[in-house]
Amino acid sequence: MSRAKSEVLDAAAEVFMTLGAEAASIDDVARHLGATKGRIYHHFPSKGVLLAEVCLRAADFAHRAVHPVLDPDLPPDVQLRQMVCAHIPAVLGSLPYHKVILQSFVGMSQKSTTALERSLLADIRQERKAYETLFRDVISRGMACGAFRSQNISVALHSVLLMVNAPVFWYQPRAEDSTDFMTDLSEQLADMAVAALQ
Amino acid sequence: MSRAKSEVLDAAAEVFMTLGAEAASIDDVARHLGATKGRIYHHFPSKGVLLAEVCLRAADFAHRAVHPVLDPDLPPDVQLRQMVCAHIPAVLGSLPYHKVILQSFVGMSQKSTTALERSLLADIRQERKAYETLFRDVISRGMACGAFRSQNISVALHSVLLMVNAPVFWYQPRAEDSTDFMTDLSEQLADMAVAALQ
DNA sequence: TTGACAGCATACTCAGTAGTATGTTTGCAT
DNA sequence: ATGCAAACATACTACTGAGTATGCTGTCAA
Repeated sequence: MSRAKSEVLDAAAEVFMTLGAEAASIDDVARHLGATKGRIYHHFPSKGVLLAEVCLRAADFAHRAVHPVLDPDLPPDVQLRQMVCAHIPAVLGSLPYHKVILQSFVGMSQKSTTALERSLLADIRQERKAYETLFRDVISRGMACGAFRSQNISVALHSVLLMVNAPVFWYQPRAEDSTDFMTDLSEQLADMAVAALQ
Repeated sequence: MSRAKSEVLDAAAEVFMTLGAEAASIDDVARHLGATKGRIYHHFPSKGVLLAEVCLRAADFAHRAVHPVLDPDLPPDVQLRQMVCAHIPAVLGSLPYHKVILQSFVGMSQKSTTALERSLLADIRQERKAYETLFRDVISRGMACGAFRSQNISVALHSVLLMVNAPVFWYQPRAEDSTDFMTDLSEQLADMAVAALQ
């Protein structure tokens, strides 16, 4: 992807985050770029596609961060801890994107008319489902071997996933605390996630 | 509150839930009522006030449900379990309202111009903070007496609160399962919440 | 040098939307 | 019966915002 297009995506993520994806206008995004609509519509055919590509990139960020730590030979509780500790910094490092994709979970507009938008939304759902499956598998393994107590796995999965995404709701990036605070936070959330399942 | 006004609020909650609060228009709400804008603007001075009153009612629903089970003499883990088991059915019983208030957490438009809207938003923040304090206190008590392990209380609070609100994201009301499923779900989430803190 | 295309900016169109102004009906007290 | 609000419906206005059509400018290959 070209540098210019990536800048537009970054700006869109920030503006969509602060104003809300629906409330924010293309002109708002352009203003935040110091540009005009022309630049945005040169790279993206519609607002829906722009929004979808922001969400797709958010899902991609998380997936790319967690994938390297996957190891089927690890005990489930250790594996889950690793996944959470990889997830948190990735999410907090690209916070605007994840705040936007969170909005799309709550308020499903679904007014996507064009075929391209529908295709992108399908991609997002697939990415999201694949990411969920990563966690579902490790929880399932943990229940099978007795490391986690057995309970409704869908409920457990969604609860844990939302818990480790909770910082998206309240975290505001400060200047200094970046790495220190993030490692502490990651470990605390990993502790809670594992404890919730045991 | 009059019956007619309450009906408008219900319709607004449902439409705002499905279409998103910003994307949905007053005409959409009116159409869902089988009425016209006149009815809505007779009871509410603006869309912002309508949205704010939906959110306020959502906060009120949860608060009214949990308040009766509060008992400072109960052990913290038991108390928390009771609160969660009161919270879940209340939320799932008025799901549209809570889906709307969830949207306002993620996408803070904050374009409220009128004084009335600002006042209502302040009320919502206050209600929300009071509700959080209910949980913060019991977690704090649990940490003090050793029932819960000591950790960053703000992180723990937000994590637990979001976990018990997770069903708002994924729950779709079926016909039959109402009571049975809800009690099972409540107990599972209560288990996870308590376990996450121990 | 020139054309040709990427990468924008400018200046529109037009559908939809919040809000208003003004009827119209219905219940109800006197 | 009648005045009179409450509780709407109807018919507007003014404006925003997505999308488009077109113009402008640098770059780069031939």
